[in-house]
Amino acid sequence: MSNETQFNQTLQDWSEVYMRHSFREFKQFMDVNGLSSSQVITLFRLYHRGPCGVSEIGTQLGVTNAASSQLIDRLVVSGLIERTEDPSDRRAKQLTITKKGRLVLEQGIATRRKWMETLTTQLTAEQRVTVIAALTMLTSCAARYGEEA
Amino acid sequence: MSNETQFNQTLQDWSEVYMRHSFREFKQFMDVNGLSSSQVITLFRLYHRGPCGVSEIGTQLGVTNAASSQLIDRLVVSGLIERTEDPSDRRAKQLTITKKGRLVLEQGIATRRKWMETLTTQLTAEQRVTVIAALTMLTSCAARYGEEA
DNA sequence: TAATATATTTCAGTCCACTTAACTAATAGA
DNA sequence: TCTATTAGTTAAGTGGACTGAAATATATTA
Repeated sequence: MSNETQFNQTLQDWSEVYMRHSFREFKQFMDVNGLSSSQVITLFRLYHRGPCGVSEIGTQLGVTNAASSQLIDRLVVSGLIERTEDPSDRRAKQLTITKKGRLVLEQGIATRRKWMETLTTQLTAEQRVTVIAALTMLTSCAARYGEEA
Repeated sequence: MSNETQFNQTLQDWSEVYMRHSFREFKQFMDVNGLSSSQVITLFRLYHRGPCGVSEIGTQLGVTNAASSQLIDRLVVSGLIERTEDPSDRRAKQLTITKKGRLVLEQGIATRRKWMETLTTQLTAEQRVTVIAALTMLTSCAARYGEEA
């Protein structure tokens, strides 16, 4: 098997494992917190890239502004984001994630990390070094490539 | 920074990157295929662990059998699973993923793999070896630990 | 065999995410 | 200034995913 083929096969295998687990975990995360997938994506958007307006959320989700407005309203009501008037354009709103919203997301991330920790309890110190090296590379690849979308 | 701390921090960073990306990707997968998260989990269950009955799906999803039955009916109507009488107990149904259902899932997995391939286009051959080693370890950890849930 | 338990379905009703269409308010341009 | 555009909300209606309760059919057991 060529290196290239082996590389792709490895990604394939890991992708299947990860998909299978992630979907279950994500559904549970949404159920526990009473959030839809659109709401989670919105929270991540605000968490990672800072405040924006209602239409921008709609565009990212691929839904109408009406849908976006309603979805956001539910997040505001549940205290996960804040909706204020944009001082530079009073037609627009500024959406900001609240402390509570951050906490919810960070708990989700922590759950995932715990899964990986559980996964790796059997590794030797040496194997952990390999995992650290690989995931560090992948994380910085993502920082360079994965952010435009 | 101790090795243990560094290991956890690495998992934390990767988890955040992966969560952020995955939620977007999963929503798109569901939208494109017109599937709910419950339906995707059901398909994965049948794909990976073979046929089972309606109640077992409901239990896994944490919903009532009524909900499970309805959800399954939509999957049957869309041709992704098959519902036949269990010959050993005629009260029960046997749910099996169809060829079409397999294809849908495999396309989802392929999309994820492509994302990782894109991510890693900048790696050197040597770095790829490290990534292969790490992901292979993680995949087999998951095979041992991650399946009970 | 009669009573009970199990597997699934059907029904009525709720909630949420989405749509289109109509609306308000503010900005930008001739 | 008058008009068109832009940002967002509101209203009415659709469909999916859920619930509890009732119904059906089969299996188990006393």
